[in-house]
Amino acid sequence: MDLKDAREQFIQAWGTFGSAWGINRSMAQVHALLLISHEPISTEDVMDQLNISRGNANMNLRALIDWSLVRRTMKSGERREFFEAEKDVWKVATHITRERKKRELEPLVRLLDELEDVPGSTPEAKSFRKMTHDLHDLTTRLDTLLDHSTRRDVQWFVKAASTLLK
Amino acid sequence: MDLKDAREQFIQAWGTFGSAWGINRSMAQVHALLLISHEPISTEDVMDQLNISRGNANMNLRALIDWSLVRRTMKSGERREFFEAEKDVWKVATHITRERKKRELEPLVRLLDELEDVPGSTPEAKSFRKMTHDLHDLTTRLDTLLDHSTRRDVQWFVKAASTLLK
DNA sequence: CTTTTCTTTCAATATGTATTGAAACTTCCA
DNA sequence: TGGAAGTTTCAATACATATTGAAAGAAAAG
Repeated sequence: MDLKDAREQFIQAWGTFGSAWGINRSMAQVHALLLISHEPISTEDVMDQLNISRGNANMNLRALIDWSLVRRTMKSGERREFFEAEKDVWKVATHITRERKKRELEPLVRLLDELEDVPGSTPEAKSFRKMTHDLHDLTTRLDTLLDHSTRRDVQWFVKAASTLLK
Repeated sequence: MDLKDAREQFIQAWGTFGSAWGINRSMAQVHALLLISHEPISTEDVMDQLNISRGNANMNLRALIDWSLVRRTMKSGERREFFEAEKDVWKVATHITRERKKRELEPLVRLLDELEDVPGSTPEAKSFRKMTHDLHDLTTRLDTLLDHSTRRDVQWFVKAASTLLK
């Protein structure tokens, strides 16, 4: 397989992988393109290489910056902006994890915390409390685990992992 | 907050959480409903409580069975089928993890494995190989970690966690 | 065998989300 | 200050996916 095809395949796969996990396809594809570019590229490059509109490219580049996965850079003598992805895969994983934890896990943990003390002594009420309690426990552990793992703190991670599995 | 509202909130939240992670809303809601029901319920119950069509209910119940999150049960003297969710949250997490690993992580690992040895000595080719290699490494570690963690094998999990973070 | 009850399928349709592209906006330079 | 070059916004639209509901299929009962 030549480089051109391989790049194409990678971009498609990253897009598919992203959308299976609730990240929009274009955002993932823009990210993929930046990951495998050896130097910063412009909005125009993104549009051309992925065949997407200016608006789409702009919107997703900004989203990626918001997620700390991409930086704006300037080339001297150039008016337009260039974009460059974080290339350290550990950092990439960390940033993605942190964002998603914040956006989707934390709100769930907060809700479960409230729902644990709904009143009632019927079997339905008891069943409900048990489930919300158990889920609250699990999600909190996961939250803590991710919290520390995103700090690359091995000791903490392993310790938290043990706790999670106790 | 009374039980009725709490149940409603939980079902909505689980649905939202699911769809943020690429699991369809109805499937997550059906799952939520089963999780907080103290006894097995019928397709009719699911339709009524979630206001969804028979086809939708049937389809998602089967999907949940496919994921090993729900079992069919029979009530003596009853013609129709009843459904019951796995209530052990650890098992729930395990089953979900295992399914998604199989469906989405493994194919990516396989592709990255191939892409690592694309030929060429240009900066683009080198950059590409480095990225696919690094991602292959990370995803493989994650794959291994999940593999063992879903077996509730603490020793392995912690060991794998250390390796992941080395 | 016929009817009743329940389950499954799937083409049609609805719904939610992503994408476009042109206009508005901003910044830089002559 | 005018205009060129680039960026951002957002209403309109396209697209993908989920959902419906009626019809076909299966299984048990009469």
